[in-house]
Amino acid sequence: MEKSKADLPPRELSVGEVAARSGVAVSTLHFYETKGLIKSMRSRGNQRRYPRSVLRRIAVIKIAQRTGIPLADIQKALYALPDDRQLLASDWERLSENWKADLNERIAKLTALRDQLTSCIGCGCLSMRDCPLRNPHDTLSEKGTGAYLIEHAGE
Amino acid sequence: MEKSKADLPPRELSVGEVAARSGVAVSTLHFYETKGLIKSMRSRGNQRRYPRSVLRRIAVIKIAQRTGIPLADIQKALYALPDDRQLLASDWERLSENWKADLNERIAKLTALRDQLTSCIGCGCLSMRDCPLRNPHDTLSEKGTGAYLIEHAGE
DNA sequence: ATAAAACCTCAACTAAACTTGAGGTCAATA
DNA sequence: TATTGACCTCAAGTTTAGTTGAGGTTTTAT
Repeated sequence: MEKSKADLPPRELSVGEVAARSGVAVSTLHFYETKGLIKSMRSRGNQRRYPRSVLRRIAVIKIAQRTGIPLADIQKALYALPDDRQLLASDWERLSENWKADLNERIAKLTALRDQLTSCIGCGCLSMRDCPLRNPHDTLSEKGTGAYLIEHAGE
Repeated sequence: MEKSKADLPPRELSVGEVAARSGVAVSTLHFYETKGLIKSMRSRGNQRRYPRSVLRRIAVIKIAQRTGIPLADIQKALYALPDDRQLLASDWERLSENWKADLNERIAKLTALRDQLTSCIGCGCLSMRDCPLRNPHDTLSEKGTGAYLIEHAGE
């Protein structure tokens, strides 16, 4: 049987190998480590050695980043997981559900903005004063929830 | 008639007034000025004086920022416009059409990501190796155009 | 006329997410 | 064995979008 092959403990990866396979720079891996996003064992000579599961972890980090989640938040989310085991499907499910909610919010916000932009063009809105989109009381804060309209700065 | 009233040249605004009306900090107005996004005249005592049209300009800047356009790009777009006149409907139309295109791209990208996230959850994707979403050849670069899928880092 | 509020400039600081470089060590190869 | 490439640490630099503060001047209100 292929027992001997199957049982070879999967070799650990050097930082360069991880960089090559994951597509992130070595310096970024160092950086992620300082931020607590990933961890490493060290070789006798103090060089970083990673279990292959780090690749999945990095993939998850990248996905989360694409959704717009800041690294600090990603770190918090990953921190809960023991770093010595693979991310399980259940972990991923939990994480991605959260991030998806975030993403949906962001999408909704941008979509609303686009629609406002569209009607604003239609109505010559920025000539202002009588723009039907007027809604000065919506805040501009990035975190605002409701639909939010172009405000006209009192002009 | 209200001639005397109507003909009063609209008073220029101080930086504090602009800040109050536009909702951006005085320091931000200074900053925008250094970046060439807005301009000011000076009073005898060297204090900034703005035409009321600056408010519209700032409104446009804020809208553009919300769409995710970096200030440098906003500057370039506004630079074409003489800063001593109001943004006309036609200016606005041109600008917002461009920005809308950008916005649509961003929305499309995020939407694709969300959908991938969804199917990824459905298929237990992050357990990887057989994920139907696999599409390693798409780059991750922010500027990528095509639909772009979760790549699996060679795991 | 005088005090307070608003304004001025310039330099330095902040935060996020990295990158670059200096000075030195480790490991794979000829 | 020796050299080269990969690695190490730590400090400093980069970009974006501002904010903060020091030290000084102008405007406004009393």
